[in-house]
Amino acid sequence: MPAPPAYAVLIAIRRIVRAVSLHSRHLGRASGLTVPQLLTLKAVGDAGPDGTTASAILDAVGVSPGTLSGIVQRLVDAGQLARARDPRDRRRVVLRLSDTGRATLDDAPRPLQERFLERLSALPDSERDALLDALERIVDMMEAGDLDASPILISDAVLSHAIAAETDDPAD
Amino acid sequence: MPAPPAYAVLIAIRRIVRAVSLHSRHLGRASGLTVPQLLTLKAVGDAGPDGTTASAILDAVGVSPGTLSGIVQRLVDAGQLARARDPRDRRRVVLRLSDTGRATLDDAPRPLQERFLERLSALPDSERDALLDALERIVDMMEAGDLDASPILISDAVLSHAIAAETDDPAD
DNA sequence: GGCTGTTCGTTTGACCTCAAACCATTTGGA
DNA sequence: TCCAAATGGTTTGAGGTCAAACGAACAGCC
Repeated sequence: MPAPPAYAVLIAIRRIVRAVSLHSRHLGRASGLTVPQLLTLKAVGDAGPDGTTASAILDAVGVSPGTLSGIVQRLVDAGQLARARDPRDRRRVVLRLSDTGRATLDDAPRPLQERFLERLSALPDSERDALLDALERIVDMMEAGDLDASPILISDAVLSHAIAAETDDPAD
Repeated sequence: MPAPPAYAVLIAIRRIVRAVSLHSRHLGRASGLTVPQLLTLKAVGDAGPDGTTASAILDAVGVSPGTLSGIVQRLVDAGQLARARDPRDRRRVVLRLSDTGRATLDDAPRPLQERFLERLSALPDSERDALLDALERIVDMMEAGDLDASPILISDAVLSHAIAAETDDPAD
């Protein structure tokens, strides 16, 4: 087969997604919490000692309000989070880490993604550039307009939960 | 900022995953079935008029037996699939498309992923090569051994269901 | 003061996920 | 023959996901 078939790209993407997924699940098991719970905990932790509101971390965790509500509920039940109404605006819910929560976070599976980042960083700049370039071209092709009106289904499976990431900017 | 930060790669990957996810969900809505249901239906359809057993399509759909059981149940309830015990081996369950099921599949959102493949195919061979190359390098970095023992969590979110793909080989 | 619209979260309902427990049935010996 | 192990599916339990419906509480305007 001379020309590299286009679908090989799909397969590669699938493998990436799957690797991430498998890995995430792994993490969850290690910490005793599920990945969404861990992400939520981290998001709260990142917010500092004053806590945050639920809506403020929605974006960081990347779930819908209803979903977050359930996750937070379970974290509170597990004693990892404290939840209280904001006296200034009683619609708001202020979330804070409990001591347990901070402890969990401290020996949680590291800042996440470190290994992969290390490997990436070890590459020569030019190669890293090339990788990024390639990925961004793919993103462009995917996000380009009318894709919504047409079908891609990647990967052989439904990778459910367990794909998560750090949104914070390691560069600041 | 001079050097391309490694985490930009993570972000790009996240966007890819998300694009796929959003898109998949879109599809589901269009066909009235969920993506796992659609994949299951397709897997049964691909098996030919004699039907298949549940276990035979497990791999194609990429879910666990328990999950498939529920999905099939709903498809049967919806009249898309027929389920019957195999008289030869009464442990087995034979799945077949109903007429409705075949119809659904016929005007289902196309072979999936077409658009993206088209765009990929439109690229010059050399570029497609480069893309594939880049992706495979990433896969290697991710799948490389001890990654399991260490953490990557990609993407800002938990993309639940809705990431699926064609596993069949468009090249045969 | 009182009404309306917005915002924040929670609840509800339907699905999907997996692992583990559990039937049924078949197969392989003893 | 009869029992144990393997096989194929289903059930159960705990989570997670979303959209949509809701209830509170705030904000603005008359």
